[in-house]
Amino acid sequence: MTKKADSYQRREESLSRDRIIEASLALLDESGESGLTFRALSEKLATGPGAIYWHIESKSELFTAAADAIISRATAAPLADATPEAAIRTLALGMFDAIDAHPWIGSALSRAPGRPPMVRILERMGQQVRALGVQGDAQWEAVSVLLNYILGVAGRNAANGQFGRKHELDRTDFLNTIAMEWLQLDPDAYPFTRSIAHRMRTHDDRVDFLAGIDLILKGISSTLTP
Amino acid sequence: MTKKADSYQRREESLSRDRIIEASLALLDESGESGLTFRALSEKLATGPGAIYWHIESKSELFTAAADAIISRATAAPLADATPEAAIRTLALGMFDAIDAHPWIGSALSRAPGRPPMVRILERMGQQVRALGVQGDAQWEAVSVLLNYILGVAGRNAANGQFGRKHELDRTDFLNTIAMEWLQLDPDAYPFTRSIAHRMRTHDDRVDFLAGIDLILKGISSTLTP
DNA sequence: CCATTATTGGAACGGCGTTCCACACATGTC
DNA sequence: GACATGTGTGGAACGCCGTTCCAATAATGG
Repeated sequence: MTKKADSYQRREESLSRDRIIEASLALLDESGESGLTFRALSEKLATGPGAIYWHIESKSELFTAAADAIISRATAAPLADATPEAAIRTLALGMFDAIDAHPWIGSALSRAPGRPPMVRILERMGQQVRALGVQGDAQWEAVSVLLNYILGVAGRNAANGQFGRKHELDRTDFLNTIAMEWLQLDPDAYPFTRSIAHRMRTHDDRVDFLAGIDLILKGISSTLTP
Repeated sequence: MTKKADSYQRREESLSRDRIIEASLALLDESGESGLTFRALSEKLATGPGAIYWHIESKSELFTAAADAIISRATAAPLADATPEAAIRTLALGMFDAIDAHPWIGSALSRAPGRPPMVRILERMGQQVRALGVQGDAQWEAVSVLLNYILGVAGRNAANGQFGRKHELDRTDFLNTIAMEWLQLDPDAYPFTRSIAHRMRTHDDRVDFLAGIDLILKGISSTLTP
């Protein structure tokens, strides 16, 4: 990687880490996780793979950096909500919307544990959990649950996005297909799954996500000794 | 795919879907997710890729089937626990242990939403949530939170496993590295992250996982109107 | 102006999932 | 027994991929 001199440009529109990340974001949003390849990137940037490797260590570093660019924007606004609970909900919803708009982020976050994109979320969530009055080791536990839950939703979203893209189904068709499969399961072995098949077809991801956050918040609150 | 005649064997030790899945499990456990390739599989089974494709539709189907084999074993034992809460904890711990023993399962589960391996878990979890006394739409919400949380942990485990394998770090070194990075963050911007860095180094995944399940269970219980 | 270093872009390597096809084998029919 | 039939097999080949290598070029410092 380069220790870039800070005063000059090789020429206008020269290659740079930022331009590469920007182009990667475009590719990822156009064609999903599998759309980010060094060949497509080379073409978009009108250069060769070798030039890209001068600025970027590996594909996984690039992928993580792209996710960090999105997360960093999504966590930029300060949380001025009245209560810590409200702030956590706002933060979580911000994550959900970012993940929903860029489904590939789910994979990126999962693969970069302890790295900048996840740490940004960890920090903001942790500050609010503290503000909530959670003490000591319970802080770690509360934040872990929240983050793991968000990661779970993120991963599922990423998978759904890829699956839908691959099979050229939109969300409705996708959900209908699954609900149909569920209804054909053995009634004796799968009573519960069958009973919620209709819910699967009609549910709203965002609403359910928030309901989950609230459920966890209730669990956290109930451990507080006021 | 074959509609296998049920009466004869082409010869002893002939290829079959089961033998392929068994060999895949061995590869996955030996070398992780990236260890499962059709070339390695061909070699292990002393055949060519074409023969495998006669029994298997694609790699992703094979990957899902391998995960289902594990999950199906892990969910085979009946849950005879005294209370639904205890049963949910047992079930969740069973999942954790399966995921811990086979970290690649995390990826597989994430990529197969609504498919057999996840449906098995969904069903068992749903039955216990019902037994808990949760009614109506709250059932869907409770199960969603639990599954998304489990998936989040699973995904993180899978990522940690891959990362560790790639960089040839064992768990301790891996955690130490992350804790070190966290401690070098800007104290003004990352106070919380720095404050839990030591906890990161010493935490027990299994204990924390169960603490998370309990937190969610508390949240679920608090919505029950007895 | 030259020597040196930073940067570029394209060729090439090994490996991947998948497809294709010529071939072997077990079977049903005479 | 001979033969047509359809089920399995295995290896070659295709078009991708991430990554490495390197000769050519552009900017800089002496």
